[in-house]
Amino acid sequence: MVVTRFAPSPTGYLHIGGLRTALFNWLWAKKNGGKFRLRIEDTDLSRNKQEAVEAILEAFQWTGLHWDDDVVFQSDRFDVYRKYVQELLDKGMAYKCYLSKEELESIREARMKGETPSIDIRKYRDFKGELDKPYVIRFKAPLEGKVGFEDGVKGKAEIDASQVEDFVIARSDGTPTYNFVVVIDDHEMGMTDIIRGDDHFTNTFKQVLVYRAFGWDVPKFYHVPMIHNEKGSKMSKRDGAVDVMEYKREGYLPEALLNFLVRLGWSHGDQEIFSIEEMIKLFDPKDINKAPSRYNKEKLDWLNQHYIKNSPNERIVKLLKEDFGVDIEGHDKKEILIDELKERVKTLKEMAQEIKKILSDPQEYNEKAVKKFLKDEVIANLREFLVFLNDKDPKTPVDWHDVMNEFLALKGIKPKFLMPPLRIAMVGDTKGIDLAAMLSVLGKEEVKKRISSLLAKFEVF
RNA sequence: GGCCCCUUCGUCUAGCGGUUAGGACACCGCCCUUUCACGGCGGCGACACGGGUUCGAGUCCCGUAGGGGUCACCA
Repeated sequence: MVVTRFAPSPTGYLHIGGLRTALFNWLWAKKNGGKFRLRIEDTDLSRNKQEAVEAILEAFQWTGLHWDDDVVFQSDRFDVYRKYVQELLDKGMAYKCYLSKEELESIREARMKGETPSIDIRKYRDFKGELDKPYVIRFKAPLEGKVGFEDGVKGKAEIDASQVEDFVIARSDGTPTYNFVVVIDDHEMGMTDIIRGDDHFTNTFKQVLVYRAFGWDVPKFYHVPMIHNEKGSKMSKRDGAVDVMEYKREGYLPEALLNFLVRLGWSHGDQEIFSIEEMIKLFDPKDINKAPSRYNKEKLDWLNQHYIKNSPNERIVKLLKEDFGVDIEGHDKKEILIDELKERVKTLKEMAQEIKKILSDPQEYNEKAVKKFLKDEVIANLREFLVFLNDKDPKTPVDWHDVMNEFLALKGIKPKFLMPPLRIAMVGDTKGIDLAAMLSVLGKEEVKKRISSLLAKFEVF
């Protein structure tokens, strides 16, 4: 059985790049009828935040990527890790290292400058005694030979084992570190396929060595290229919109985000729109690209609009109420409103704003529009239309359409001497949903009220 | 800097030795239309560069350039 996982560290919200790798893993598990598991990598006690765990789970909830079995917390498993560390120690495959923070710092600096450090990081590798100093436990990486693995995206990966340093597997406070516990857990949780970010690529060599040390089977790895920001560099908080939940707040539908993400670094011919079912059916990590891709908001917006257009009105009304505080559940013309808005809005947030604009009295009249369309004779038309309305009873957009045309024919005037001014009277501008629909939504009394308000402001006696 | 990876329109990508290099987003134009959109039609626009291999190269090989990842008692 295929078993995949997503293993975030709880240091903040769920990152959009993280969501994509989670999605890939989830899809692959679903496609193979396997399991997708969630593990919280919280071995660094000093950096964990409980809110972060909740934020991550909330994001999973929103996107509908459900995990199988219980969430595993590494902080619950320290005893297990300790046992394995001891095993390596006993076998002479790991050792206590007494190098001080300062010594380590000097090694690090030298390496970054490209120089050979004056202190050997393997200094205590063959040290037999015990020192009365704090120590970390390091893994004994081989001094010669090769380490490699078959990467499902990049192909064969192999380096000289000597390139792998004796990395720390347990801190001086006894807590185990990432490159060690990852292997323990992936093995014990039965992981078969690991799809993760490219930033883990070099870690994989270390991890392969740990698998080897315990004699365990190495799972299949797939390293997916990073998502860059619109400028082409690594995405950071500064780029904005990296928190998955931010998309909910901005009015994006989860399926739009997922569709957007699945096409970043993966494709299936020319297809752009993928339902969740199609993704599951078509996804295959062998089709993942090797090059990093860029975040592209326009495409996301387009997809979001597509999914909004194809969502049932009922769902939209519900989301508008729950997430944007716009309640039109009781409005008798809500279907017309939503149908009209669906076509011209990119996000739910935008839709909420448009609804508010239509349903409330115009705050101001657009100066340019007023100047262009509200000539004196036109204002007179509005006055007459107001009267004309008295013995009419239009309800539907078609009714309103007929009433306007009747008036136009009666007066022998062109549409532009009535329609644009009417729009201005209704919402203060000449843009917006279909006029007849707008009037229908507002209802005769409200329409008359708004015409009167406009007349009161602009009519010259 | 060491090690590793990557490189097709502005962006996401198709391509798997022989294509007028295809699609999508964005942009521009036309049509539809009382407005704005939606929709339809059309346009702009790419194989990073240099060498090979081959009858033939976006596709294979080698360099160069550019980009990225990583080098923690973070994950």
